[in-house]
Amino acid sequence: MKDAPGSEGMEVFGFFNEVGIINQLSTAILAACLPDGVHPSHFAIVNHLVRLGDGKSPVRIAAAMQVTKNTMTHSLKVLSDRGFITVEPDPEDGRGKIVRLTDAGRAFRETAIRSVLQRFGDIVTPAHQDAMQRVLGDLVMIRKLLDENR
Amino acid sequence: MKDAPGSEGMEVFGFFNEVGIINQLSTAILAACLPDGVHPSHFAIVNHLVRLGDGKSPVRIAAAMQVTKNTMTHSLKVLSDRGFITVEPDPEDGRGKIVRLTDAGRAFRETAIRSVLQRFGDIVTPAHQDAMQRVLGDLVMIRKLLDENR
DNA sequence: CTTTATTAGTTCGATATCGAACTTATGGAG
DNA sequence: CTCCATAAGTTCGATATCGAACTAATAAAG
Repeated sequence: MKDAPGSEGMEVFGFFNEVGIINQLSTAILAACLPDGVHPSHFAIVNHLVRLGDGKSPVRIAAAMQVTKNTMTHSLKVLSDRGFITVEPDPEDGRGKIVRLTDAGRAFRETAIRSVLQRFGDIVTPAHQDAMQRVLGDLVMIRKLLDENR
Repeated sequence: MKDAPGSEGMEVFGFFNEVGIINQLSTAILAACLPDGVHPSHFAIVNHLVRLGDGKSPVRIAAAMQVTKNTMTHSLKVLSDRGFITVEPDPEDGRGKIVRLTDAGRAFRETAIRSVLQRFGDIVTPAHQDAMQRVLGDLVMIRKLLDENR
């Protein structure tokens, strides 16, 4: 093949390449299931707050989402304008703010998830679902490795 | 758990979530291995041209990279300014252009790959490499599914 | 206490990406 | 040949994201 210098470790590239394509395509599906003007990253924030609890500061959410503080400032403004969250000053720390979900925010997530699951239900066969379950453990292992070395 | 409405098919979410995180972290590693001002998407274009051959039109490259034509126009300008590619009019079609790699472009790819492999070599254990090889087949199956239904 | 260092959040300028509209060129219908 | 539909690239305006510099508030050192 002579695809690259040395050619040792090139399988690693193949793995990350497939991961990249799958991520791109699945994100596109999610985006198509969201209201106009709502980005997948915005959904991810709401989803995070529902799953792991709200009442966090923007910095903590930014760390969890792995984006910078200024990106989070912007995203929270979008969600706040939509009425999906509230952002209020932290009474315990004059610098900080506290982000809380609204009922509209929770409803938005439920609707989006329903829509995505329906979309996936149309195309994902049991064989594919088995494959996802089969690889999940290994993916978690690899994710942890990268997470520890970042 | 009661994580979502219905809770059927939620494993699917877990799979795509892990894929998303792995993609984010691995892309960050790649970005750190590239010269300043060169984005991972730029590397992907050069890599594609080396692996599958150059002499293609911008539209075909855009389709392969799954980005829009205008994004490709912009990316090709960056690569052209760097001297990694040439973009010339297509003599057979007055509308089209033809993109070709330069020696500098090929050298850029080689250097970047060497750098990334070294970085990965420092953190990826044989066990993780085995895991990547183990899941690759299933990932390809899932990628194809999404590709066919886009 | 006062000074200094750190932290939370914002602002500014830049790049990557997108959708829509536009320009030019090709190609088919009559 | 002329007219209209399609295709390739570009341009324009918008959003998401980043890094760096800034402001305000807390915390730590003395």
